[in-house]
Amino acid sequence: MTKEKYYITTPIYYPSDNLHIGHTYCTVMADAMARFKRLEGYDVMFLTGTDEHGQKIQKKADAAGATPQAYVDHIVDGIKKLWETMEISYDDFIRTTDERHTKRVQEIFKKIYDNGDIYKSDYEGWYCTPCEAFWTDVQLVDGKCPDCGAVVEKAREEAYFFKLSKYQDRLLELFEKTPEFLEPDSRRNEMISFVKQGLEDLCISRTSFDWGIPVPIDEKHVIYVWLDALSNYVTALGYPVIDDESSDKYEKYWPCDVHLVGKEIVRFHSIIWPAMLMSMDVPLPKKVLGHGWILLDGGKMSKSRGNVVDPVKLIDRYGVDALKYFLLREYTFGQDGNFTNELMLNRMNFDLANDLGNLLSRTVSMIEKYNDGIIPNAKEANEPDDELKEMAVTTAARVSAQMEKFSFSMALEEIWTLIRRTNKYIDETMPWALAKDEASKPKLDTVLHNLAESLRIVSILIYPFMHTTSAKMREQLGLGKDVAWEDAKRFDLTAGEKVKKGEAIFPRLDIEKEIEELEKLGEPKEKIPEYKQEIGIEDFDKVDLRMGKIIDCKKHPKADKLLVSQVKIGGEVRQIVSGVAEYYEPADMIGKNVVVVANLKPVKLRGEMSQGMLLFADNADRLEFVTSAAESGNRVR
RNA sequence: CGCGGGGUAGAGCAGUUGGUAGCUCGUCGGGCUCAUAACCCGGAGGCCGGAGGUUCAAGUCCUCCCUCCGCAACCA
Repeated sequence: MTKEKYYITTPIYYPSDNLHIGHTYCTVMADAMARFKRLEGYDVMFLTGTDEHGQKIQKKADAAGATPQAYVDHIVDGIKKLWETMEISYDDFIRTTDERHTKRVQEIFKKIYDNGDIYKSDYEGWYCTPCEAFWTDVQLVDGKCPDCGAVVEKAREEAYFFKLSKYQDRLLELFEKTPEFLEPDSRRNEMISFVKQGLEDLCISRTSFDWGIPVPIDEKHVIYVWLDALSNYVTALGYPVIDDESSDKYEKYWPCDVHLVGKEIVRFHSIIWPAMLMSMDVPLPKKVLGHGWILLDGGKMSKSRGNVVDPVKLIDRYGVDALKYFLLREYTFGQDGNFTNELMLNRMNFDLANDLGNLLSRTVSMIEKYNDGIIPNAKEANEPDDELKEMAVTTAARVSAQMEKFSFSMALEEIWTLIRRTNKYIDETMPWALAKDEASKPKLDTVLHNLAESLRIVSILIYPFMHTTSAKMREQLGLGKDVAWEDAKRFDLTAGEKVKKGEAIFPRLDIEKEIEELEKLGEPKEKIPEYKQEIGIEDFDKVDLRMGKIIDCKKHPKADKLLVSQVKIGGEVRQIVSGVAEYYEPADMIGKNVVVVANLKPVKLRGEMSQGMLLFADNADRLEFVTSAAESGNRVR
């Protein structure tokens, strides 16, 4: 009998920075699902990896004085180490710089080209460097990149295009006929309206940088992000087949069961990716699932806000399983959720230490104390016994049902309902009272047995989420290492095992103290400054910095983040607009001495002329004046 | 009329296809002493942001409004 297969992927991460808890969140979910499916008996393929090409990487590598390859190698090592620490059970890790990937991406390009869906055009458009994207006049928002707001440059170049527009109708049909292809519903609705607005053909090659996979039919070009990155889901399986290399994996695992992705990249996975596959006449993945973000202080996590939570620190302190449990239990799939230390510590303490840890501890203690550490047989069955059994053997099915929906939180909640019920069972049966009377020994044996059984079942149920804890529990209970899901549906599998009390599996935390400690940990974060590209003195000389004095300031009439200041520089008074209205009232500005970039080309900002720029220094969540007592008009150098 | 996400007990969140409003923490009272000052029981605490509408029935569906939060418009 061949096992049913299950193929799940995470996005391939862009290694321009270290990963934060958001990436961890996604990967932990995929891992839990992969482990769950394996436990249920599926033949699982769990793929993750890194997307390593592009101009951004090239620039960063240049700035660091390294080759792009060396640069990404280093970061990828770090990512792999993180996944090792997190005990992520991926079956394959694909890098877009792997040869197995690059040569297949070229094949994919050729295939789509041969099918007539790629054409060359002399393209003139607006290019946004950070996004690596071209935009049309219509798409630009006030002359800037509609995605990131960066300044765009007019760029003209020869480029290859993918006929995305051709697939518009088929995509709509896909969303409408197989709604399960894209979930949650809110994301699908978004995509439907996006497609209905009309799809533009997609520019899929670049000539302005060369850190990428060369276009096979035209070596001047490199393939960029979409075609390159998205293809990883099939190239990792050995598709397209090249020469006599094996395509077993592809035959076996494709089509993919789930692409787990963040909501920000749902569009690429649910529109561009299927269109590419349609063009190649390859079956589509069964499902694209968009999860929400973990927010900090209600805002998006980002380096520039300095509020990135470092998963490694949390693991060092509380262990992998505690962190994984928190991530999977706290957040509802698809929805954004808040991260705070307090939320996390509460979960760890109340659910893990108090409910589960303590239950194991008291159970093992009682078996040691009342039956020489041997799990007894059940001798009878009364009402509370039956009730406990009934719940224990049926929990697995409820967990499965929740997992089908990717409701990790609810799946864990089901398990904890059993844990709480078991704690309650102890109070109902009062084994310590039974132990006082020899006559009630059969009853006591029954209770101890049932407790051990319940915990045995829990150890199986939590395995996909916390396999290390599962192993610790099983060791204390004297159970074997092998965990089988089916055994969670049966009672009375233990008798005669020797339990052995060990350390608390989750020590209780002093929450207030921990919060304090975590805050301390967060602060002295050694900032590793990422410098811009090196410049010569002649470049710096181009910047004319002067002392200025703000003699008047008012709010920008048509922009709520801007202030309009009159700045006296020597004998001249200039109007300068700055984006500091969030931090300063006009009155705070007046009278301040401040460093001015004096030779900046004047521009109009929302209708107000700005002749220069005031300098400010980031300081936590505010901005400080860059100032000096020197005379207005004096040079700053 | 920019896009998106929210408003449910003191706090943080769930609420599947409409059918008695739930969970955790906190709080108050009680129980227990096997256990990690843990565990168990009970109580108080909600006009489910507002107003209309559909319906026998609305937290849930429809319309409008208020409000909070991201992003963008606008950080030279």
